[in-house]
Amino acid sequence: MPDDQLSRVFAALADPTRRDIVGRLAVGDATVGQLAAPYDVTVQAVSKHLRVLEDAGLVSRTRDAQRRPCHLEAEVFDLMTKWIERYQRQAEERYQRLDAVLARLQDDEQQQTDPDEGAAS
Amino acid sequence: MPDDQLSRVFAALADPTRRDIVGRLAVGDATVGQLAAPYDVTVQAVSKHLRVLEDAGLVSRTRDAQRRPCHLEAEVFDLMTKWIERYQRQAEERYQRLDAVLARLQDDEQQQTDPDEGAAS
DNA sequence: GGCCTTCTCAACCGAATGGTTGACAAAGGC
DNA sequence: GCCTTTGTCAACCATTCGGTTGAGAAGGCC
Repeated sequence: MPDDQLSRVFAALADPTRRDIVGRLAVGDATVGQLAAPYDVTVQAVSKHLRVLEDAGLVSRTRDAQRRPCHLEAEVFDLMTKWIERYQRQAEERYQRLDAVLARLQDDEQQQTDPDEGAAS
Repeated sequence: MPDDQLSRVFAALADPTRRDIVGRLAVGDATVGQLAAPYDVTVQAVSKHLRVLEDAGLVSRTRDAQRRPCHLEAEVFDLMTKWIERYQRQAEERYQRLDAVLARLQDDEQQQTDPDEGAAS
């Protein structure tokens, strides 16, 4: 629903049928009819799915007489992978920082408790 | 809407607010109130967003008195990247095959047209 | 025990989604 | 010039989604 491309790409791929279509288009271009054949839905429904994929920039449709061959535009994937990688990396770094902090806390604890414990008991 | 995890993850990230929340959680854990503060929506709305992220496996919520700290589960990203990479790779390979076919066609054409063209004109 | 904070649950609302059917445009095949 | 194929457009329908308000559970604080 939101109109930025990243949202549209994610939303487009949130549907199993559309992901399947993308999978088949990765193998090779295909017409709407060819793409619709395997599914138990009308051609119109598939046409709608293709429109969603097109709006997301994942698919382009050319023209061949009555037919409309669909082509996968794989570059848009980069948009997603970049977004994902950013937070994957951040989360990883954060994990390492956390480990470092925990390690330091443990050191401090030892410095504090070791003498105290020995003196108190 | 579909109940497989991949769909849920993609759908969860199709919303800018939720992507933003993920971005903030990558920096560090946060409570619902803290996460809600920057947005012009009610805490309930953010709570709903967090539920969506949780159902997708992207976020886990623990308990600290009344507060419910949220934690980013970065591993789920792998699910997406794996799916994406698969078709990125396939599309690339297909491109290379296409190039090869085109190159071969050009060779065949030359073998056919070169002698004919010389004889016809 | 009362109060305040934090958060979730439930009901509701308007808009978008995924599907259908029906009509029709566009382009070959006969 | 018709008829069939291929696909889109338009209207409709049920469901989901992102948001709201209102109520209430859970757990400190005084």
